[in-house]
Amino acid sequence: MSRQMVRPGGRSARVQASVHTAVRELEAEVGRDALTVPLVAQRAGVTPSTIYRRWGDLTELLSDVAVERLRPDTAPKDHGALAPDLAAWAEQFLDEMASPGGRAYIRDALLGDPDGTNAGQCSAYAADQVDLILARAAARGGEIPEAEIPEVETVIDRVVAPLMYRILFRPAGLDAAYARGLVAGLLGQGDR
Amino acid sequence: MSRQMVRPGGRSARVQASVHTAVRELEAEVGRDALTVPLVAQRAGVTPSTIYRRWGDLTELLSDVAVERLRPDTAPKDHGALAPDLAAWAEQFLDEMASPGGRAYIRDALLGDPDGTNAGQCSAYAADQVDLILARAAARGGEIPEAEIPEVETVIDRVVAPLMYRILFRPAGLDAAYARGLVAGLLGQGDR
DNA sequence: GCCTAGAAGCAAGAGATTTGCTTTAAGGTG
DNA sequence: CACCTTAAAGCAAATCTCTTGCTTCTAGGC
Repeated sequence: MSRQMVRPGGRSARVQASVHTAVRELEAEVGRDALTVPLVAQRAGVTPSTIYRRWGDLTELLSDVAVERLRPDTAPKDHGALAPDLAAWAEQFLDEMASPGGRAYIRDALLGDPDGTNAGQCSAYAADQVDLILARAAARGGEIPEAEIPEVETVIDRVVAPLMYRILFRPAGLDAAYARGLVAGLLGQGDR
Repeated sequence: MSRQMVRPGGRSARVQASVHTAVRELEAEVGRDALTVPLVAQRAGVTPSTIYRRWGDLTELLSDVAVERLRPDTAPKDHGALAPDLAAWAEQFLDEMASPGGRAYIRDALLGDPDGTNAGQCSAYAADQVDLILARAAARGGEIPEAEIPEVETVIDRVVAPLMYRILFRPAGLDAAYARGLVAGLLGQGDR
């Protein structure tokens, strides 16, 4: 989210909203690399010093905006069982994150983030989605022995982390089959 | 390594070396945040435009230097068996990478790296170290059924990726026990 | 309806970045 | 070995970004 609590509805909130909007519009229009603080300020109808004072610099502003864009906007689809739920979610996660745009957002989020707040937020989004899927599986009852539903942390280690690691460090050769394989590996062997 | 092939021994090579050295010295002396291109240039005895032309901007230069610092300087220690070898390596990896300095280098490496070359290099370093450990295990022969020695890719997914993911996205609560647990989870269950 | 404090605006100064042109030197050629 | 070619470095001017002190505005509290 944004770096500071803002009185909602006040002038601060309006400025923040218009700056975020300006970033998104300009990102689309002139490309990420051409963004500068003065440019964003002009589009947002704000003086540059306002941005510098509130966000510090461009990378922190981008980090802020990136985290917003990485927030999932829908609950994971329900396929009626744990395995397909997880597999589908993993595939979609990979799809969104591994695109050039997705990678750029992840990097932005990580970058302008000295204290790790924004990165933590991204991770929390994923964890929430996974948690929802697992809770659904548990709620179905009969589906699976309760003991075989993995922990959230385990899903993060076995599915989310490998996906993210490869997206960031080795973008080559990532595909849906790999994502499905991770899920299969996790569910296929009675590991927790 | 560095962004372009340089005729070794030529003037380019000298400039590159002195710039890299200047970055490392100044990082230690004035702190990472106080680094600027002109400052580095002055220390390196070079004009700023040289740096701008060769590296583009400060983040790309830092990325370059960071990758060099992330290169392991020693082979993993030999403890006589696969499990302790991997566990010790994972612990050391975590130690180095999770330190404030280590995290900063990882982030620098990821940041100024539009095409992923530098990030790929980091990943390759880790893969090489793991590969060495696995090759050693295979060479020992009797130790373990050949079939139970995991693939490099599997070790990356199960050990390296979770460590890196948590270092980047959730630095809290990381410790040697967690690293050991990852290795134990991998080796403990006949997964590949 | 006034006060206060936290933000935003403004503008000047300092510093970073870009760029066209010149100079240097590494490596190849006759 | 002297000469040529070419990639890279130096230089300097112009531009743009960023910082900062001060002023002005406005939301929310009294």
